[in-house]
Amino acid sequence: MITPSSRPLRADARRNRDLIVEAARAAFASKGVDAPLEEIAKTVGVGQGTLYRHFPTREDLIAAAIQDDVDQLVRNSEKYAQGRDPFDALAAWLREIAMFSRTYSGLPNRVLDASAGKSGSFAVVCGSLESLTDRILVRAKEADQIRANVTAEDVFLLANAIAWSLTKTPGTELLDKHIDILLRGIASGTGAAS
Amino acid sequence: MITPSSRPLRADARRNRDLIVEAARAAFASKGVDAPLEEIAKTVGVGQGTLYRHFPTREDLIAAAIQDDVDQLVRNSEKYAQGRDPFDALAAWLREIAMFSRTYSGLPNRVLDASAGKSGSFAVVCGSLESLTDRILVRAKEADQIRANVTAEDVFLLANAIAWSLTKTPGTELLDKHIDILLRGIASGTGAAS
DNA sequence: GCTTAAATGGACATTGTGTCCGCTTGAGTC
DNA sequence: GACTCAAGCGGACACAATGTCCATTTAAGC
Repeated sequence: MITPSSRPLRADARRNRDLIVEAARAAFASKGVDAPLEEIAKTVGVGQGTLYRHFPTREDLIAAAIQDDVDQLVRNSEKYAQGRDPFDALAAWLREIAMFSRTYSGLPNRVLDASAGKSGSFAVVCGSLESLTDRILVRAKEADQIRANVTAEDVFLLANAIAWSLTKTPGTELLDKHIDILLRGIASGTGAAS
Repeated sequence: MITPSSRPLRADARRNRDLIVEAARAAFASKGVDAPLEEIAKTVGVGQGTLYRHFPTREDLIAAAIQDDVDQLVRNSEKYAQGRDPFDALAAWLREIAMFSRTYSGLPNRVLDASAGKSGSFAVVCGSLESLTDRILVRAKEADQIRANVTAEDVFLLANAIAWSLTKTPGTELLDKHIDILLRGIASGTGAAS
């Protein structure tokens, strides 16, 4: 949605759109991504029709609201995709996407849905995150630090699942612990697990 | 809810209650545990008031609907709590609760909520499952097969999280794979994971 | 200033939740 | 078998949220 394919928005429309995104981010942060859209529209002072015109589905709005966070994530991924120890890089990356997904209550659900049924602007975002995960994972696999049958889909799903189960758990202790369990689980090691 | 503390239900009430539970199980199985209650009432041919009288909250109804499954699970847990290799028993048990939680779409959510805010008939069920998990886990820990800092809460959360992320994924391949990753992750082994 | 397509906003139809209360009925009593 | 009355019933209702529709308003280009 950076450059809408057709004509540029009219000035008032542009302004309203930005206000809606800003209000949505605030609402999603405090009440989760299932916060009532009606309220967001009211906060901005526009009608529901306006909101729906700009964002036909809730996922479209979520995608717009988390844009900045995702951009930051993408930027950070660069440093994980090069230099450092590939395993450590993967560890840091998985922790980061889990932390991200846990930021907004209800977000892991959306990520899962988007990963499953690929379509819509939100699914695109998730797809790109999964691709980045693959890039980082592949390096660790090439260094024989990760078992061969582990895929990016696996680790992405699992990191997101961990984020989901800890959405309402404050602090990072449990999250770190569970990510650590995940990492041990995928690391190439001697022990067979059954 | 096996023996309601007060007076026994009147015959018609008893009948209606059973019909509601049966209809709920069917509805939950096909549409997930967030299926509209109104429809369930209609299916049975009772008013909504009747449904809400018997089951004040949705969780109460879910608890009643999955009763049989849980009983089966509890029965099975016996064989995991004795004999066999403790690690294998834990493996089988975790797989089983994950399979269970995945049975009804939306159930992992409820399990998580119940585990967090302990109260209500559904939370009791979840609490007992977590206790059983602890029993089985402890044996494996005593045999030094599981790392010391891993708790029943950890494995329960993680197994449920895995179930959640695969609710809409048919087949058992991925579930088995992810449970396997979990097991490797908690197994006492040589490698440090970061 | 005039025209017109773009944009607006809020009323509405729809779906689901949970409560309330006047009516009905099963079960114990004589 | 009729009588009583608390237990039980059901559906109307109040409320919350979603997403659509369209008569009205307004920015932008001529």
